[in-house]
Amino acid sequence: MASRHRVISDDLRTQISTGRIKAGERLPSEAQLASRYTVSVPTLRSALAVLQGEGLVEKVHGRGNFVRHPFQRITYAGGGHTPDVQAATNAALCVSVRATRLRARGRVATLMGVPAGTSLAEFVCLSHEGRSPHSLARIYVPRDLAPAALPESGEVSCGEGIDAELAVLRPALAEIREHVSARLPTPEEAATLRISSALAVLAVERVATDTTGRVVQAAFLVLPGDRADAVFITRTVTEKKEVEG
Amino acid sequence: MASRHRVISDDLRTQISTGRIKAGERLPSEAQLASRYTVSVPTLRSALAVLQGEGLVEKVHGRGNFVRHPFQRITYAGGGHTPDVQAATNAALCVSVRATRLRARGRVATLMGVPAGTSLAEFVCLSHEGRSPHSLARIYVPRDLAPAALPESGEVSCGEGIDAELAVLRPALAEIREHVSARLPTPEEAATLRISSALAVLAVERVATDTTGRVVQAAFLVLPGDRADAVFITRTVTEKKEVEG
DNA sequence: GAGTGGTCTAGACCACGAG
DNA sequence: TCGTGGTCTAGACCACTCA
Repeated sequence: MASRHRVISDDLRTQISTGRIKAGERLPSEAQLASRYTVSVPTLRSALAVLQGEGLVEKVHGRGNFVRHPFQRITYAGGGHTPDVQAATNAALCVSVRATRLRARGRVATLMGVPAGTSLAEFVCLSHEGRSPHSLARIYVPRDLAPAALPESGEVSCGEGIDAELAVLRPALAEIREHVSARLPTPEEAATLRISSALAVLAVERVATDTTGRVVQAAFLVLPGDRADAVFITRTVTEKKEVEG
Repeated sequence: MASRHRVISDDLRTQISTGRIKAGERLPSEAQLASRYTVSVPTLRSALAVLQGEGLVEKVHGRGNFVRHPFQRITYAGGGHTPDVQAATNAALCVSVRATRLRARGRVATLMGVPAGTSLAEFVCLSHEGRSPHSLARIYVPRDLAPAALPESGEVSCGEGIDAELAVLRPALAEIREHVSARLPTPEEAATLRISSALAVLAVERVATDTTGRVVQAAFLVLPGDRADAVFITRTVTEKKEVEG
């Protein structure tokens, strides 16, 4: 059995994917759409909610419902071998960074294996494609491994410069451990990323350890599920040697 | 500003987490709760929807709303080194398997790099903890790498026997490529896993290649976001040798 | 101020589950 | 049959955006 709001969302979806409604365009108001489909407004809204969850439609309070631009799909490359894959897909990416100093506590302290109160540098990164935000990252490094000239709050830079800067200072990495989970965004994350709070996000907790076993970086990434995924490539031959040898 | 349904969901959440409402218990009916909080039924339902999205409450049509049992958190170990981590956490796990033969087509054919129509074996696995489903997997292997005595549909087995059976038959793996994404479940997945369709799931596409470059397994995993996550561990030293050497 | 979505209300009718 | 949740309606009132 097909519910009425499913029928409507299916219809709108095909109209969007076939290009009858173009990207960036505003949909008719909810009241207009409701009368067009001869349903009540709440029913029409639940149809739109489906499309929001798929990332096809963006609601803007006071302005209307908009067809999202066909988002460039971002691939997060796991295991630290970021260069090729990520650079290829994220060419037109702009990253704004806010750097601050703070003291470790809670989950950050736990992940980094340092006592609460340890001095850290925090980088809050928000990557954009054009005007629309793409992904959110909070990166923590021990204070002594952060660039001496810590750029202050509000700094905006383009490109992936931060990661490169950090890489210079830190010793060779021995292990990267990435914890991946799927969940709904917090209201704050939804607002920052301008996504519906019904759109699933991929949350990655990344902990990098150097050869001495010291945690040199902890990162919390939030990637909208409609335009981001993650890839992990494992060469089993070398892995097996380690595990079995 | 706190919306009324947020206040209610917060209140119910603390009642659940502090144990004032115990696991497995049925909540009062929606009408009763609505009058208790002096809100309308739809408003109360949106409060419950929040808790469903967090996996704390399970709605059962015709019976009521139930506090979920504190789910055992499952960790999917990436990169093929399943043994230790997964075995430790999934001790009490029961897996039912349905095996069928079919011909490759669509995405499966693409991933496996075989022409449409190629003979494959499909294993549809549903793991349970007690009565509640835990994760869903569709595994495809070339027909010649599947056990000769293909257990027929409806077969139910306990433990991780299938993976072991498959491992015997196939040659050494060279590479495992895992594509991870976050999304909402399809209505079918939600029904099978008995989860709210508002609960995010972690979807893993796993492709395993042997030393000759042949794809020996493609798997589609669906893990409920409230009780499953994935871990990927990369030894950078060995990885670097491969990439840079 | 006009138009939009956000939240909420009150109640109808249907579908499912259990006794 | 009865109580439950599932879907839908029709409309009130508030908040946000933009001219």
